[in-house]
Amino acid sequence: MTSAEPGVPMTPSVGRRDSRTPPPVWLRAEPSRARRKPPLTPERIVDAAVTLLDEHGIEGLTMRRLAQRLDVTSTALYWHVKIKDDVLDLAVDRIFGDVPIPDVSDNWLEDIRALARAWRAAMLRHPWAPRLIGRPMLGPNVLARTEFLQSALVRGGCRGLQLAVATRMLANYVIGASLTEATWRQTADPDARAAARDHIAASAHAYPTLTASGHLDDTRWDDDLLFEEGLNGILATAARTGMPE
Amino acid sequence: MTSAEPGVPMTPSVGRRDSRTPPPVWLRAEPSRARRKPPLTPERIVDAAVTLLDEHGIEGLTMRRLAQRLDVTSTALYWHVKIKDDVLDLAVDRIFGDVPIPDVSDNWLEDIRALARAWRAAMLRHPWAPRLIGRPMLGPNVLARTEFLQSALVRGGCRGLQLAVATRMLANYVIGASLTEATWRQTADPDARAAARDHIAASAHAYPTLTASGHLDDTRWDDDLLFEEGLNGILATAARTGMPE
DNA sequence: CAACCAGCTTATCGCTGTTAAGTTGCCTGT
DNA sequence: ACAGGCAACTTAACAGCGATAAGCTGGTTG
Repeated sequence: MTSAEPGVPMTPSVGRRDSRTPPPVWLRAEPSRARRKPPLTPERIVDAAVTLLDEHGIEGLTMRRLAQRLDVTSTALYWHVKIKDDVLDLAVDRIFGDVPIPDVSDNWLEDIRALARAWRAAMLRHPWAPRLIGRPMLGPNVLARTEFLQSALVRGGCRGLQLAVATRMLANYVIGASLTEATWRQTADPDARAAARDHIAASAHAYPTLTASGHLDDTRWDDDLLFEEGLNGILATAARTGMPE
Repeated sequence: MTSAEPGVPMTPSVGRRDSRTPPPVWLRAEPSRARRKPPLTPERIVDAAVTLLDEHGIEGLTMRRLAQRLDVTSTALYWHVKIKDDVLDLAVDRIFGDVPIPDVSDNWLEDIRALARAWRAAMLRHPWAPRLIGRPMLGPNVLARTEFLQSALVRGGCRGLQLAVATRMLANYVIGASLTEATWRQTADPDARAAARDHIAASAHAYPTLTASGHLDDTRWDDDLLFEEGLNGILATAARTGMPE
């Protein structure tokens, strides 16, 4: 291992450094082998994309900025990715990878609840994600979560039509809730929120019920509580149609 | 009416047409008053935007194309609209204007069902719409529908927390369902659908339940049926928490 | 030592949203 | 009847976008 191998010249041009000889390693601009910048991979691209999305939102992600952050020209990205949408699709699936798949317990209802909670939490941690759902979601992480969800329903006794209904109901509810909440949160500016409330209050005669119920008043009910209650309702339905024998 | 009015010069430069006099009306390129192109209004802009969105999808809508269709330069639009997002917001609210508000019957459950159906139908008629919901929806049409929805729930006996929960549950379900279905429909290419199914079938070992239930098999269950059943489930919850007592 | 080619860069394209400044023609005050 | 003003447009221009084509480069292989 340590001794000289054939083909590897132990050549001593010792002391002799003419113009043809490269400068000593230490002075070389790019060390020939060590300390080179890490190679570009789809994984690294998606990582950078996610942080960029977190920082600057959906329209803050451009191929050029993404490349800059990876210390590369934008066109280099196109070697690893076909079009920009690929990056977005991968980013969404990456987010779903953060949704932990709960351990299978003997309480299928609780399993589903845990998944739904984690699902929503992941979306709200990355508020740009719900808006990107309007694209085919066939990534491995997404599918794995759906698989768990449906298998839990099967454990609960759901079959055939009822299984399909319950699956969609749950997915649609979680997606809808995340989308609505993320939207509302991204209207971060309190002034804008106040303006929205005033907008309704001003037309109170047109929206009497909304006004009375404080529909846009975020101090009134906790989002987490509302989500949890709604989830309970949906699961109750699933349990009613699934369990009874 | 027919006789000369003050201020309207009956001026006879009869026969005398020098270079200062404009050519006869009939020959004038743009008839001075009649048959002028209709003035640009936000309404006309939104109309054109919606048809453009219907025809070419969300990224088919550009300010230039929109302007071209209205026989105007793109910059003219900016007189009536601040930024492009305004057009999108208005377009979404316009769609909601197509959702008929049902007559108030003595059956609040049926009222809600009717609204939810029409709501989903409108979204699916304009498959780009669900994707744009990730923006504050405060348009008059949107609010009017929400008002009707909530008032129906109040008629059904929902109050306080349960009212808030039921409102969100319904809205989230409809939004989620429309989004999912529109997404799947926009993957119009049957080859792409087949590819998606094969993609799952290929990893059948990883997704046993999904494979068995035919989760992506659109021929298995009717979308309308699934929506209706899910809606029933949610309404059952609302009725259970609202009515009793 | 030559050939190869994965992985990058340089150059460039057509298109985008948006701003600023110039033009037109109707409406109004006098 | 005329001046002025201002609403509603056009022309010109900009920076930035996604994407393609072609050129370079250095490690690997025959």
